[in-house]
Amino acid sequence: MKVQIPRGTQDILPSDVRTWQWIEEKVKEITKKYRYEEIRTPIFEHTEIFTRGVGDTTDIVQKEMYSFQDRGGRDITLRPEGTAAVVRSYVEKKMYGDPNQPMKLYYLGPMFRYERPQSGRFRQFVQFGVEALGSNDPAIDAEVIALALDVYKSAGLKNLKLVINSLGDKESRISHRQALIDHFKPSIHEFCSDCQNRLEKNPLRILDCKVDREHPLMGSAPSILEFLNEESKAYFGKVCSYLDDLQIDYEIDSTLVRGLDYYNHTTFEIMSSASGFGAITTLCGGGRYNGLVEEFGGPETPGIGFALSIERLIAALEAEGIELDTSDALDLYIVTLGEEAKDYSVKLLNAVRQAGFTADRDYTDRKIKAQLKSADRLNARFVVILGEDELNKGIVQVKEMNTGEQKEVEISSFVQQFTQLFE
RNA sequence: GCGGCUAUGGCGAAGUGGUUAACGCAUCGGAUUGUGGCUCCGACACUCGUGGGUUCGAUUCCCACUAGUCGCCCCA
Repeated sequence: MKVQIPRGTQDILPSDVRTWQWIEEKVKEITKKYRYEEIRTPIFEHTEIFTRGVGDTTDIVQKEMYSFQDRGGRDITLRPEGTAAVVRSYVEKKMYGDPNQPMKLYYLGPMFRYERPQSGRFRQFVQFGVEALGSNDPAIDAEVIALALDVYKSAGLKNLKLVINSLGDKESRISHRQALIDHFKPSIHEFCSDCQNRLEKNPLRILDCKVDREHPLMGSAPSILEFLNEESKAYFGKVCSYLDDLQIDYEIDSTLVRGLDYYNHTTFEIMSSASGFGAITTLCGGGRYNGLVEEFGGPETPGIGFALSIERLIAALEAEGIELDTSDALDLYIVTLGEEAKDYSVKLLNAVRQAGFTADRDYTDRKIKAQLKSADRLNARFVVILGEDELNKGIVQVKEMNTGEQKEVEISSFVQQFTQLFE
């Protein structure tokens, strides 16, 4: 038997789980303020949801999906992202009929992509994402972006960069794409092999190429922003001015494309600019996907959302040297000497816990000295010492760890007196 | 999917083709018969990711595999 975790996955042990829980709590708080409600969809979907939703020319669909046939011969895929499933649910459960529009939803859960792992990239990773369906108001674009930034700011991150772009509507996007192909095609043999592949697949990516950065055609390439029609341009302008109103700094990058086919109009990424953060600097990505609901057979419904990875958020915290306050207080540690005291401690421990305190004791037969050491290590605020002498006298020694002060307390009224120590 | 680097106790980390694999932290025990944080002493790897090869002999050299990591691709 191979006792080894599958490639690209990780165990999150208790000491790390505290950080995760802290972030999960924050996410709940923030979504509550912005009035986004949680939706939980399955971990797997019919494969078609992703091939149709994400787009069957994307890398995610072409080479990164965990797909299999179930025993009934159905084609199933472990979800590689969250938006397609949320939209599927929106259509299937006819949420467009709900009077509360836009439907503001969030999710938090594992996603799966078969990729070669490296730092910040896993085969199973957790995404927090938000989707607002049913509004074409540029203010909701700004709201979604502000919400994402709030998550990072609440954790104390400083070195953030927001990059936005507009892909315009479908027509703008297609004509821009053609213009890029026309621009590069005559000289494409002068470009690297990656770019040659990109030409037909995703010509916008060529602009991002690190190898051919200096090629003269780069600077003169048509920008998507020149292809936006008046309406798209006005929409994007409005999004930007709302961001200005919110005093959110951003950078417009007309080469920002996202790897999922469903995007149009606003797209954005939040990146970490912390030094020491690796090659993968994208913390969060999102954008507008008007048309996706229709793709799934629903009524014409605009949508916008983002997804961010908790793993990368934590990596960014580490890069900035930020420690979250995840201290887990221990109110009382009971030190026992002798069998009788040990037996009695079971009741005492229970009474203290029932009164609402966190309390623990030793279960490995350690000596008093070692028990005190444990209490110290566990950061116990108080220690109760209970031995034969105390039992005979009907008392208990209560020691406050950071002062070292110790006093006797009647065992019969212990919980009551202990409670007073916290007032 | 492609290329580079790495893999030694719970953690960090030295080291060597040959009968004892440094050290630090942590842990446990003792100095201190029932009192933590400091100090001192002691204990703690039949074994150096897995499998194979070279060799009289491999943790050390070679190959494969597995995993991690960095870069590319792509993305969260």
